[in-house]
Amino acid sequence: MRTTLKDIAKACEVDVSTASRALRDDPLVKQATRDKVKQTAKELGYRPNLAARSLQTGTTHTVWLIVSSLDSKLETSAGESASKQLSELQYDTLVALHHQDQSTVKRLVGRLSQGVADGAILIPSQHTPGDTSVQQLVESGFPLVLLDRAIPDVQTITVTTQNAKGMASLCEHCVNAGSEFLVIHVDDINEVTHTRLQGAIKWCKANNIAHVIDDGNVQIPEGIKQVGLISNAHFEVMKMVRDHPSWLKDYTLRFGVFDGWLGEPYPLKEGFVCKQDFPAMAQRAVEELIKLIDHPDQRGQRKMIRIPIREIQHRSNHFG
Amino acid sequence: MRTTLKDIAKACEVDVSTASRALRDDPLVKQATRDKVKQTAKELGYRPNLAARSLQTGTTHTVWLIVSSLDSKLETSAGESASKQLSELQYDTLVALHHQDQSTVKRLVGRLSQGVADGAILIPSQHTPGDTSVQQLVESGFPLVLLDRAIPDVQTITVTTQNAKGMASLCEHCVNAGSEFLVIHVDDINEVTHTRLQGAIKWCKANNIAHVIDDGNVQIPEGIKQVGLISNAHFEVMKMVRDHPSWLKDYTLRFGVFDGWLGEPYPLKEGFVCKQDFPAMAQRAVEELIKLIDHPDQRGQRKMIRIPIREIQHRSNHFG
DNA sequence: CTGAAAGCGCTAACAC
DNA sequence: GTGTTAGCGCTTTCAG
Repeated sequence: MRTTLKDIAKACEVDVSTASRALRDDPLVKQATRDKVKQTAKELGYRPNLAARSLQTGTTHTVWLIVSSLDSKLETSAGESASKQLSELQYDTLVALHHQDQSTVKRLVGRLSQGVADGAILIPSQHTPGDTSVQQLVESGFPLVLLDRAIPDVQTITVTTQNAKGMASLCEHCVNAGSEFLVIHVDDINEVTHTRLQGAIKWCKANNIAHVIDDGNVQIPEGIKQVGLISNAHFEVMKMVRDHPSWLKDYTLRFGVFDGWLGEPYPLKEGFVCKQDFPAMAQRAVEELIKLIDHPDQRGQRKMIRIPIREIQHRSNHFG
Repeated sequence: MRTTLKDIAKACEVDVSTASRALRDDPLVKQATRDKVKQTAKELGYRPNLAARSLQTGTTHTVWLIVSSLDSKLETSAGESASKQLSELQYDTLVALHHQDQSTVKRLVGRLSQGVADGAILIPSQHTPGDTSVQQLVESGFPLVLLDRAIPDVQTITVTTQNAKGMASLCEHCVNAGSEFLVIHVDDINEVTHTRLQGAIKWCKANNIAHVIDDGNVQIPEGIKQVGLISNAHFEVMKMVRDHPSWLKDYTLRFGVFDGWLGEPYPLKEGFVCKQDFPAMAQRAVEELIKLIDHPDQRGQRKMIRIPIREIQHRSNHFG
């Protein structure tokens, strides 16, 4: 058997309640008793049972971060930032994965309503949930903050990026660098990608820049020499290049993507990467979550918080 | 207040114990009662309190995966595989981060001894722990499996890769592809890197291949035209190339690295990547963990399990 | 300053 | 089939 408070109390010839107080440094307990209790606790290798404590206090000092997977930088970065920041605040941070599986989302969200955590940050599933588990959780008063995208009908705080502005910035940098024509390829699969696509289009129109939305059948006008490929991600740009091998010979190519470009710009000339400020997003999400945890009266309000882009990074070829 | 068993019992005019049985589909309870209880549980939005259950049963149906961060493929891959596999077995998987911080490792490992999980998988910190918290945990009989590297004096199962063989394979592929001379650069910082370094050296000696260990002062013999750069990772190879810019002109360069190469081989000619089988490692770790959980008598035995390399991947330049 | 006692919500003997 | 009872390990009034 693991040693319990009872064991310590017995060993010290005090009551369990005294032992309990002593271990939490209650000043009501005489210094001598406190020392003695702590001493024997150490000797017996005492570890308080968290289930029992949680049952009594109703809190866990634990926060869950629920994400779909660990392969996007947003997810891993959020995990690391939140974990670091919350540990300063004496919370344990636990990351749970739902694998884009709706029933798993439901199960994990359900756990939250079973007292496993004091609050949670959720990066919602790509596919709009058909169920209302998250909505119910929030309505029950559980402190939840959404990261990256909102969920319809869920009345809570969402922390996201200035997606439209970021995309516009990518277009602008390509044009300033010399691109005369932009090919915009953004799979419009969710709220975030939608905002980005619109951001790019609006900027082009506002600034009168020749452009085309990639529908798989792109024609680049005569006379164009420099083309910018605007997209969500590295792999989408590379797909465009593979689908149109002639572009590499015919044009000077630049890319504009979100978040990351792996390795050299090669075979493109150069490019720009819109770096979201993941740590700032996570930090803000944590701050808001803590507020919700500490102030039950502030729950139940829908709010969007847009964190500014961290930087537009220029990527050029180091080796010629 | 959240609805409890008591509320349901009252509503159904039965005892809490009956309600408890009914909800767990105990066949001893009359079908009619079972239905009624379940029905009102649903209506009242009943969610069993897991702390209370855990306090009673001593189990949590939860497994922790403790890792340093989320930026290596091993860590994220382990997280995803373990989470998927364990959810089939009705376990919740929670990932906790220790940020290479010794006190955080200690805190998290400490949590395990407080009943937060039924078992855990740990990827140990880079720096050898000066403390004995893990050792104590294992000695207390807690089911723990180590992933990637062992910890001295900890009597439990470790699942790792055939590191020596992988490194030898990289050397072999470079040589077969034409490299006449190998520069081996492996920072010898832990058990894993040590094994790899030795693996490379032994293979070169056994096969009589000219090579040098990079000590920052490498001389490549006269007459050599094709050089292989063997290292742990992409960034280390790129560092070598940056430190010796002349190599790009003087030699045909190949790389041999573990796990991943980002983007094109450029500016090198081509290279080889030793892909560890992270999913297989995680899967095996999970299997062993489940065994330990289910069979308390099998705990306390030190064992190394080496999972074969998944493949040696050839990376060549797509664009010329 | 410390002890006695109640109770958090649930499960599991043991009765009837 | 169902109720009674005890108890998991801890915190927290309330007495004294």
